[in-house]
Amino acid sequence: MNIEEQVQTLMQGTEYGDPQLAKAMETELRQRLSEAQASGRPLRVYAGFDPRTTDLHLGHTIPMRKLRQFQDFGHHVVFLIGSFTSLIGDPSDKDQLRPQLTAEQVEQNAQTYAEQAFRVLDKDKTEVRQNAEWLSKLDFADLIKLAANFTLQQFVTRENFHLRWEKGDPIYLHETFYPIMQGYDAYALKTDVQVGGTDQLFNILTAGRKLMSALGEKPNIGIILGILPGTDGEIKMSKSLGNHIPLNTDANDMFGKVMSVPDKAMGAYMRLATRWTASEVARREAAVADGSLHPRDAKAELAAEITGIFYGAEAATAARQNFDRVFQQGDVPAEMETYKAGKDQALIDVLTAAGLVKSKSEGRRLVEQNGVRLDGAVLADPAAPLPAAGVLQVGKRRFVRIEF
RNA sequence: GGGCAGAUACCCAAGUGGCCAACGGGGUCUGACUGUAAAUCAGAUGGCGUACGCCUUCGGGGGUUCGAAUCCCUCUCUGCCCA
Repeated sequence: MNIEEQVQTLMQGTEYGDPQLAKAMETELRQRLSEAQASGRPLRVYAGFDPRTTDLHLGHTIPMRKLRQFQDFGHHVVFLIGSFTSLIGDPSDKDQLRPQLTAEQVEQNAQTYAEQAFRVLDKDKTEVRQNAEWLSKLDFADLIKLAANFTLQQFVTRENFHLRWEKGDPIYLHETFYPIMQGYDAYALKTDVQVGGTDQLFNILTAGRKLMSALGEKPNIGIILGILPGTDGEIKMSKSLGNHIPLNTDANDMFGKVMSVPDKAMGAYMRLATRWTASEVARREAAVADGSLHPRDAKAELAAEITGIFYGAEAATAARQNFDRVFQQGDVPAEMETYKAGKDQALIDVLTAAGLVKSKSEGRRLVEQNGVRLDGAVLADPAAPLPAAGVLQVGKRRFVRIEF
């Protein structure tokens, strides 16, 4: 792929909050790509990951997706695990008691994290490193020297801190070390490009570049990615907000969850979470805009693409067929669990025992809301036993085949 | 070290002795409708019981009271101001 197309695709989904900065990064990237090509070397690209969570969702994979694009263009990717950070512990989420992890726990989390990451990244082409390797060797004097490159004002005016300052939320002193550590990572790895989310803008562009030049390296280019909205289409995807699409689910669920994303967020999903190049995304958006592609079909393609990344093309196709069958035609899924019910087991007990509802209260609620059906017929009495064997459906998407 | 303010359910955020399982918004769920688990509209959203109801919850612990998320003591954590 020629350099211009690479640039367009690699810059896809980026968000700098400032057109000049975006332009500057794009120009630098173009230059660096040309230089690299001329000298016959790949770019060194890295992104740092914090292995405190092991239950990843789609939002976590956005930087990985970008790294993968670099890999596909033949560049060298470093998957950096923030082991040092995890060992230190970060109390900035004060509600969560977040104990410092032991080296073993970090190791184990890193393992789980990487496993999930390699569903996006090309494992054979990925160099995995941990920043404890160099950060643990720095002493206090080193830190002071590094810190001397920054002023307090730079930190306080940073939006992220500024907002918290205004709100009266705590800003811990050691939080100011994170940008320094991250900048040092970039220096230690001698990278050409660093990938991260908008929350990393300061760390990457201010801290990283500054430290690199201060230490005599060429500053790296920052690829700052936009935020992937959650299934509500508005707010950043996050597990604690409940609007996330988990990775460890199944193909049908992932497909459906992508389908539940509002139309207006499709652009962000296409740009951030798919393998599509800039021109492929543009083609789809144009087709939806001029009416030649139905938004529902565009979204189904999107859902199939994303599901395909994690579960393979075959499973994605099956998930799409299942979706059409269940939601478009109102049919039941081709496959489902079976539950053996007792002859006079009350409906409410079947629901809980078969795992269709979390509690009896929830089950009653759903019955009241006409959300429980047996072979399409609404069941109204939670205390009554099931009249017959058949497919028990709760809401739109929970099914169990009932046998006696 | 001193003074003041604050800690509420998945998230944000009201409530300042009984009408509080706790307003509102977000998220999530259900129904109607549909182009899909889009959009829109309506409802639900701690647990147990068919139900009158009962139990657990408002940072932790202790107390006052017939009765507390609300008052008192104490502990932990946070912000602001002073030193």
